[in-house]
Amino acid sequence: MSNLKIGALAKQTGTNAPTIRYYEEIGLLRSAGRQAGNQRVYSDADVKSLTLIRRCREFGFSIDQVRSLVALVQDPASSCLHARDLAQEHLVAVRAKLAELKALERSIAAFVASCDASCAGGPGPDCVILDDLSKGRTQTRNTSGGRCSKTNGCS
Amino acid sequence: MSNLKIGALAKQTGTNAPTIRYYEEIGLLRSAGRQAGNQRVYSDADVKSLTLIRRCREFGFSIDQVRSLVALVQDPASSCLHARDLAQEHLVAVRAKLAELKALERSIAAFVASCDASCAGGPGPDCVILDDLSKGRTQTRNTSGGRCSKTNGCS
DNA sequence: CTACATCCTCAAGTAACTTGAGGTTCAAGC
DNA sequence: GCTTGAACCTCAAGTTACTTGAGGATGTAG
Repeated sequence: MSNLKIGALAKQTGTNAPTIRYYEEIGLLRSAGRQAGNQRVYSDADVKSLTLIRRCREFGFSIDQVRSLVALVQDPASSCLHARDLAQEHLVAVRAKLAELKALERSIAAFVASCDASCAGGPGPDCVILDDLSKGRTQTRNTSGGRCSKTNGCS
Repeated sequence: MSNLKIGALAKQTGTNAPTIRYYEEIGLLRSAGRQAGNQRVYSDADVKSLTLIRRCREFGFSIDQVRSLVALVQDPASSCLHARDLAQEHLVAVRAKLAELKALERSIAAFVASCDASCAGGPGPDCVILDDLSKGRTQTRNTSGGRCSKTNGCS
């Protein structure tokens, strides 16, 4: 129980201090205990909790979604199956994001490579970037396995 | 030049109409031409442009970053090398995100699997999710400031 | 020619923070 | 013991990137 102050917690979790206070205010992070001089004190459990929160936030889960996850994790009355289902949902979303992100990575990498190969120093607006990056997107907002074919720019 | 109206463009790019108008207002998308009745008309070039914008936005590039990319692409005076460098920067950011996202995916998948295996229906707060998900983070810190809103695929 | 979806503008609202002002508290050095 | 500078506190206001809503004009199918 390493008794951290807010700055240390911030450093360990890659969050900044006002954000931690904000999370406390909106009830995402439990209210921290206080030292004599009214300064917040944190434990290892808080490090874990905040790390989870940040991880999820960085990948686009909304505060409300994270809140429900955190609640599930901490509520002794909750059923594991319920938690599993929620996690499963998140997993589907994460995988969809992964697929799109990979497509973006391939597009940008191809652009950089083609620049290296052909347009070194030349006048560039005809670079293929727009063509490369803006080819047809996988139809819907892609929660359910967007597919990649050679014709839709995914490859 | 398929002469789309805003609703069609919205559908094709997975954006919604007010957002398109907003992008026009802030100068991210060129000012659309108008029909007789003052309604906006779009071309295939706009589909491309907006698709690029959305792709990048969905993965956490800020409006300003996207703006600079779009500007580079469209400015005849820009050098290809400059564009390449910018793209390279984006590539690094995208790859960092990919790594973290994969870690998140593995964690959640492991959690779901362990639920399936062991805690079926049981009382769940001791599920390993917190332990799994909040283990030490890889030191890459959020280069591209992704945020969440309802439209950016954050479901 | 009449519904009814789609479009327009403008204003206000929202999420998730960030920044700033003005004031305490703590730890180190003299 | 005293001071000084970093880190902390609260509260209020600002920012980004949209979203939602009101109130009205336009386009199109039957």
